[in-house]
Amino acid sequence: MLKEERQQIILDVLKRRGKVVAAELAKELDVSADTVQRDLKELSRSGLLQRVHGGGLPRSPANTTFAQRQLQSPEAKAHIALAAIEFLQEDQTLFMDGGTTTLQLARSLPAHMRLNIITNSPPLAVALADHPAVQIILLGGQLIKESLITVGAGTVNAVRQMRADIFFMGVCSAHPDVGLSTLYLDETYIKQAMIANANLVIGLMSPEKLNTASSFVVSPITSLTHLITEKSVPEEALLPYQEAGIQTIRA
Amino acid sequence: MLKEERQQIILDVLKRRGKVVAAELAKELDVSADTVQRDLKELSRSGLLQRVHGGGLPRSPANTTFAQRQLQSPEAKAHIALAAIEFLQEDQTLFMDGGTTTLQLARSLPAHMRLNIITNSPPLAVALADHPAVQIILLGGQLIKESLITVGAGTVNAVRQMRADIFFMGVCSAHPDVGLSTLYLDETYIKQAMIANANLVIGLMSPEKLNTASSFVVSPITSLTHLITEKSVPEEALLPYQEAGIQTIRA
DNA sequence: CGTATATATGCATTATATTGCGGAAATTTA
DNA sequence: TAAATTTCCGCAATATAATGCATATATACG
Repeated sequence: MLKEERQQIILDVLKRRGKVVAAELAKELDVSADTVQRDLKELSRSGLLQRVHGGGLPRSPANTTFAQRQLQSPEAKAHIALAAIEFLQEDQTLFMDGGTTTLQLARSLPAHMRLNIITNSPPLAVALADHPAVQIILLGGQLIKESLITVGAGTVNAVRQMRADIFFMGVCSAHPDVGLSTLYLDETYIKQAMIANANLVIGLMSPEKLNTASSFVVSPITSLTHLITEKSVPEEALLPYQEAGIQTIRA
Repeated sequence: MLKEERQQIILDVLKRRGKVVAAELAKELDVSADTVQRDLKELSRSGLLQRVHGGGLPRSPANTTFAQRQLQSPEAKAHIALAAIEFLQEDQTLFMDGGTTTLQLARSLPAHMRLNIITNSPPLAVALADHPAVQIILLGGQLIKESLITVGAGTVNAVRQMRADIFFMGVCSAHPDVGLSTLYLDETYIKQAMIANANLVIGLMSPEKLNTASSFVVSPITSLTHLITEKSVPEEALLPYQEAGIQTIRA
């Protein structure tokens, strides 16, 4: 049996049953468990399924909702959030853009700390509503339904009128050569404006985003002043970023 | 059963039943109580549910989405929302402000109907994010934490640049002599601007709001073109409104 | 045709993740 | 306050994943 043929079967089974279990596949396809593992790894790398312990799940647009993304490496995001908090000082003004990692940071903010938070993420704004001490500025604009952020010319103009001490950027994709990139063109304009008007630009990046690229480039990685990742990314993988003058933290 | 699959089931059950009980889940999913505990803990850490002793609850009303409400029987939907839908036509532009009644209306919108919706309510915007056909413009501004709406001079200016066919106003207080009034001064400016730039102004009012007054007056009741309440409001209580030229509907 | 190279597969080993269990601590309920 | 339930914690068993290496098969090339 050819590899591609087998992988196609795996995808078919996934579509039909809604999930695949590695051990079952090995038996049904009459190959070793290792081969199935490798197939799943490849399919996962090409984004055709979501690999999970013991098998795989579909990665259709329907399954990559905002809620789904919050389930992705939650403990890593928690670590990153805690490390990010170290940078905060009372009465600072922050830019925070959309994304599940920045949302986690918002939820982890110390309850007593007075902050001004400017964001284009409605879920983040709502999550901060029961924080007793922060003032929240929500940027308006057209809502991108998939990522739950607001974008548009008006949004960018609003950002240009504001300055922040820190911009906590949820990094969608980062690559030493390509730079920082995202899934939506309009989102890049917002990020660019926030980069331009913040003193520190701190990227929050969960491990799977490292050295990936998306469709729309925001800026070179040198726009970052700091990059917070998690323990699970090897030290040497961050070397290119350090050489670019970025302070890296493995939380 | 895959862990992620199981956690997804838990979230689905939570949406469907409004709560989950750890012991029940353990039995239904055929896993140990510990496993359910761990799942609940992870889901809670990811912010997808609120953990309570013995089970879990939805994290906040703000996160109940459009799609899950669509599953409910039409009977369960608020009568007011159903009456309001009668006014809608394809490709209209709507203003919708904050409040539970407008939120209910948003969740009840027909799934196929193309609409442009302009709102200053982040929860409403988020709830509509998985509606397949609406375009959502979220108005920016400072977030009032208690009522989860955005306000401010910029917000008002943004409204002044837009026109809508219908303004669905969540009525906080209405009184024939005092007029329409709300709890927050800044909110009155938004409502005034929306009133000025909409063809129809339809007030959505749950019964207990009738003939009450709050601190800040928005406008006389004659700003309304229509007023939708429930059957439980006696016909004669609406007489003063009818005499003011308002079409009243007891849904 | 024969050899070199690349690719695919399987196996053994080691690391990691998930799960269930028992007991201690905390919480709720009567 | 006592009883019942729920939650937390560490441990061990099992299942799954990653890694390095050997073998087989196919492909490329002189």
